[in-house]
Amino acid sequence: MPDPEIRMRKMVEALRENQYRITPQRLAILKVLAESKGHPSVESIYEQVKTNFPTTSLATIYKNVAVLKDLHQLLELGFSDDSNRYDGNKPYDHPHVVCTVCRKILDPDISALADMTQELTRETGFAITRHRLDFFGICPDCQARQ
Amino acid sequence: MPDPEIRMRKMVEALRENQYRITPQRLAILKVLAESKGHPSVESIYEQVKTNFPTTSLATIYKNVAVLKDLHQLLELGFSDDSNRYDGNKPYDHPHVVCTVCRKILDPDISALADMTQELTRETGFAITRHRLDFFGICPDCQARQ
DNA sequence: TTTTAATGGAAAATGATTATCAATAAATAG
DNA sequence: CTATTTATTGATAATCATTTTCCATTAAAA
Repeated sequence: MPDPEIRMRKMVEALRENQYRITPQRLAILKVLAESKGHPSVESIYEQVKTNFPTTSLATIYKNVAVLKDLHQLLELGFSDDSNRYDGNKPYDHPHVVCTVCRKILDPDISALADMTQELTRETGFAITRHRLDFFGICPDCQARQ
Repeated sequence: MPDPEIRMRKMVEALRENQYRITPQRLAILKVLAESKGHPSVESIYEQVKTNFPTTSLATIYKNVAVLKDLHQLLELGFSDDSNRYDGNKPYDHPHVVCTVCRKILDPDISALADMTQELTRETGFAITRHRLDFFGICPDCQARQ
């Protein structure tokens, strides 16, 4: 079973467990989230869902994203100068690389992180609970285009 | 000479070099920025400057912060759910620890970072130009209060 | 069939930041 | 030291796009 399908089932399960109803629009949103690699915005989810359900409302996307976030099935990446982006595949803290040209966001495979939180706790006395690690640059595609 | 004074001179120098006028309000803002440890917001700078210059306008703080940012004398930390915070002491990318209770922001001494960008470049093919690394938790003061 | 959550469409809120402009004062040359 | 120029200040109004709210209609669940 492909990864996106596993994620969809997991999310549907979370919805059912919490007495949320399974609507076609909801499933379409889950599908987009489970299949997206670039961390879509609400607007982008909206555009994709509309290809199958042309009457879908933007408000519906917002409401469903909020539900999934509450159920911890969605990681929200807020940007002060851009709209929020969502990660439905790894709904837990992890580093991201952000292309400053095409705005796509990817998950790097990175190892050197685990120690960092420990070092910080020792260094600062903070009880670290979460992190947000963004690296900005130009992706291979956009480099090639220039 | 204490660190804050060195920073103030550096910032005044940058202003002069770029034909900006040295006003008392401007100096008061630089002083707050050079002496602050917790990465103040515009509002916080405003409150502090007003103790010496009660007629200072919030707009003046905004305008001066923008000037200093342009001159690369100030690091701006934007938050999607909170107002911007400013670092006048280390106006270049570096990790931060953010207290989720009192909202203070500190600079940890951390070593394990240098490699990360290299590993990312190799891993993703991105040409990394900058980063934003925030660790969230509860500071020692707020832990003690609970 | 009944209950009530979810949807769709539009309007409203949000609140930090930016723009405006008359009044003030820093810089500089004579 | 004085005059001139023009950047800066202060007070307020305007902006901005995203996100939230509203409510009548629709449809999922049992």
